[in-house]
Amino acid sequence: MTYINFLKFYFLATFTKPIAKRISMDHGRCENCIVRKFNALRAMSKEELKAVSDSKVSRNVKKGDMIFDEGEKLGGVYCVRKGVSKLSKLSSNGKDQIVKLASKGEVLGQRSVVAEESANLSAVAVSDMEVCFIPREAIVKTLHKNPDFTYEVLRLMAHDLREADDVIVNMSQKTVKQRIAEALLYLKNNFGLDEEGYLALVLSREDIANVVGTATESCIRILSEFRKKEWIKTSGKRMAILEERKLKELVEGF
Amino acid sequence: MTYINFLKFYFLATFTKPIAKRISMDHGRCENCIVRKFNALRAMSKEELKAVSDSKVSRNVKKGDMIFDEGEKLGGVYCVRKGVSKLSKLSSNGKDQIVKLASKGEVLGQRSVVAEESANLSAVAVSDMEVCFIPREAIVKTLHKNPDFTYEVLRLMAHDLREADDVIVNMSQKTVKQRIAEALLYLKNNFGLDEEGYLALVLSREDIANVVGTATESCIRILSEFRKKEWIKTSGKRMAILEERKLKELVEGF
DNA sequence: TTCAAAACCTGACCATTATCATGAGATAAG
DNA sequence: CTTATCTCATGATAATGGTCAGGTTTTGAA
Repeated sequence: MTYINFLKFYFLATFTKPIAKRISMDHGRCENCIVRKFNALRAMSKEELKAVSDSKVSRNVKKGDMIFDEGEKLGGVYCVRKGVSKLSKLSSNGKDQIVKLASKGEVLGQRSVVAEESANLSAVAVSDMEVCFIPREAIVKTLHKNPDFTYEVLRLMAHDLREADDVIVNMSQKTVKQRIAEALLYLKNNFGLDEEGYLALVLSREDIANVVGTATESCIRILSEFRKKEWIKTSGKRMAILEERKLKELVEGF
Repeated sequence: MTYINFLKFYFLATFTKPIAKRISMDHGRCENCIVRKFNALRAMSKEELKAVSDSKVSRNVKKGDMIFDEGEKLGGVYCVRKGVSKLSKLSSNGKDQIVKLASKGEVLGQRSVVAEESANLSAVAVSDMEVCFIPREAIVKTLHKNPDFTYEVLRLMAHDLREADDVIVNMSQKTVKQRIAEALLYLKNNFGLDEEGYLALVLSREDIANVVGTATESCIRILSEFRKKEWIKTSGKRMAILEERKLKELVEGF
């Protein structure tokens, strides 16, 4: 109980906005949380889950707010219940490279807690979010006691590593145009479409540029080109894919 | 014993060169192997290690030989005892991207075995190697029974993931010149120098180009430039760093 | 509602890098 | 020892993409 009070204090001291909006002690239990099915928490025992549930703190994060920063020592992990976060790293040239977009079910800060290192990436909400903060102790304890859980975390990290390898190859071998086309397809496949057929996840041009690792102007230029060719259409920031086949062909290299 | 015989047969059938050179049933025991100290095997119990030792097969790999190929289903992992391997992935444009260089103590194929997927990278020796093949059963069994081992594998994979994130940022935000300078420093720091002060790991210009993700010609041109500036010197394929400071400044962006 | 700031867009220009072509050394096989 | 095959090297050229400099539109806060 004192630990929870510490956390309350921590958040209160750290964030300036009214607490009511920042913290809502969640009376929902992890045991019943659907999101858990998508991550390693599904391998926890009833008792372990109970402990996690008792020590967790739910938090609402507004679009644009930072969840944690590069270099920060994380006191725990953040389980994403709603919304999407960008995980990015500042390069020495001053530009931000987005390494991953994390949504429902994913656990942020996992790598850092496991490796007992400070965060190598910063996490910022790209849409309004709802996350559960789980103190590291609950995680580390389970890692040492429950091999199923550890194995599950391991499998998910192996998956992340494969994806990272793929990103490396794309970054170094594909043109900016190909990478932007790929990013659009990725956004469709991973975050889906809204009722009108537009990409459900709306990113600024700058964010898209940071995903593919290019200048914002280049990104805008290429999206304009796609629009002129009628491969996509736009409505404000929203974008819809019209010619998925053409984009796929471009990615594969004609 | 039958399993070992199967493996002998497997290697015999797969590789054309004389068996004597290919397989040498290793009477050295994993328990006494120094290399183990550098990887997750250090967390295995005596009994587990004994089982691994009984089922492992030692193999010599000549420079240029492939250990496994992208897409292959791996029957186990390869523990590197001597030499260096490049882990690379073929891009759709036909170029090979080297994602990682693995040397003594590192375990190849770990990710694939853990995730129960086929290999996402191919492994080719860049120097003469000595590796121990450990059948997946021995690994998977231990993963399910020994949380310390699983945790250790997890920590190492978390480390790999961090490195992969860094590579993504470098690839997308640094110029080819900066990446080549960085590669030279990396080769020095990770593989050291020979008696004459040259980089101990000798890579072809093409391999270096594939590490930094550029065309071989561009790589050669930039190395020539470094040579003209007397930041490095060359002797055949061998290279030595003369002005480490200059290279570091270049990487950081002056 | 208004106004400033942010995001979006386009053009012009220049630096970087890929590609193609060619040749010289080195290396390995016969 | 000779010849074929790599690897290294360099030049010319073209494509790609970054930067700077100006616009317009959108957004959000007062």
